Amino acid sequence: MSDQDPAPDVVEEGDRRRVGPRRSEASTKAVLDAAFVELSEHGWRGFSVDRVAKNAKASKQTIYRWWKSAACLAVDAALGRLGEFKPPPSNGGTPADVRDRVAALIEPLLLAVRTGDGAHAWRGALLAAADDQEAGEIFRGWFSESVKIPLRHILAEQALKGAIRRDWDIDLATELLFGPIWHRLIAMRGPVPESYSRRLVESVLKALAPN
Amino acid sequence: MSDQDPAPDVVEEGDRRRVGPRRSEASTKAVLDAAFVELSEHGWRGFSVDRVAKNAKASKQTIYRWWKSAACLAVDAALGRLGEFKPPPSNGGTPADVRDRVAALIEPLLLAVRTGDGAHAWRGALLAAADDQEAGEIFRGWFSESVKIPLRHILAEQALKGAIRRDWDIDLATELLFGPIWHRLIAMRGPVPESYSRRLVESVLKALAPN
DNA sequence: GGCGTATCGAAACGGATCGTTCCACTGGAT
DNA sequence: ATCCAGTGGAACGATCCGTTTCGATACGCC
Repeated sequence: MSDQDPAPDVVEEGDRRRVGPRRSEASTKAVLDAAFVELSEHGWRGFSVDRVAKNAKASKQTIYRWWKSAACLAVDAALGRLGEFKPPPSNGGTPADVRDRVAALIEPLLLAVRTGDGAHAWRGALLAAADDQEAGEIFRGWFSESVKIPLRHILAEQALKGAIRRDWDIDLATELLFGPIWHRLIAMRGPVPESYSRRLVESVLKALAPN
Repeated sequence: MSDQDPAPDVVEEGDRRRVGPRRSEASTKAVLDAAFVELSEHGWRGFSVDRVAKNAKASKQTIYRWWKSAACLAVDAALGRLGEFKPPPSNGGTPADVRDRVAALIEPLLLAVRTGDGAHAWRGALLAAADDQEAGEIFRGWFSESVKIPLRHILAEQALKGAIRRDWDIDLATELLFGPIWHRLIAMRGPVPESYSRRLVESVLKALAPN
């Protein structure tokens, strides 16, 4: 999760002479779950820390102790659930198709959005990330690590093989790949159909193809 | 702007036997301007109708009289400024290049975002449109009318000429065209460079090209 | 001109949320 | 046993919400 405290984080690396109880894992999970529900039900602007605290049977002090702002909590609540949608690791021998490898970068998000109230909650979390400086950095950190860097590797490899143009741009590539998802999810409030990722990947690879 | 009242809007079409003062144009403009500034300075979640009223020297009653919610006001404040960035109409004889015609659909928005605090205000307005049902419909109404329908005409024409694939999809096309802008503006909080629209249009047309 | 009506700015309402602070209690390490 | 960070609970003053009330003002109608 997101530990961003200066003083008490002497705990972290140093871990020196720590006394007293550790951070309660149960409470952390309860808060994240309640925040996720809160996002689903009230959106970002209606997101109430008071309600999250009440529903999680947690103290607001505890919440502000571990998350810098409501926005950081909202982003954390959404990102934390993304682990459940990770695709199974490709089984050794057969190197997957490029399309499948690129699709695997967006599939977890699409699955999360399609699951239950995922669309509402994720929309709220993205709005939080856009609205708040710190929350935005948490989101962009995740995005860079989980999407941009892997995508760069894949595309660099394809560029070497001549499958995409040599002057490809990682920023344009990520925008073409994820922008349409934001458009659907945020601007249009529309569903993300089953076959969406395939069509999207095809379009992006085509846009990046050599002349 | 957005008149959505049921009862008093007998005024609108019928215009029958209207008595009493009309809606104050000065107050309307003052509120929209104040809302734009408020969005720039406090984002969407921090958007305060109280502050807008105070800065516009208007009454909250007046604001809620003409806008259904704070979100509708926010969206209206951003959309209202878009008229200033309309491109000059193409001068008669020379039919513009396809790329130019498509670029003309996104240029007003890009200009607005690059002007002053436009990026912050527009980000806020988009968040408002995403967060609120009614505000979203206002935004999508504008988007459909000003972007989707014109784009559909252009692409249908191109499809007839064989310049783009015959099974083109207007939704995918709009997503590929505008999604990247939302990605920059909302998710990345990054700038929108000068040459952006050209690169974007090229990529989209390429993605839609026949096999 | 006078009347009726619609809009206006200003102020106040009760309720909710904010972020912070105090308190008493708990549980792990020393 | 002692220490102390973490926790839940409750309160703080401030702000914002959406609504209501009030008096003043502009406009059409007679």
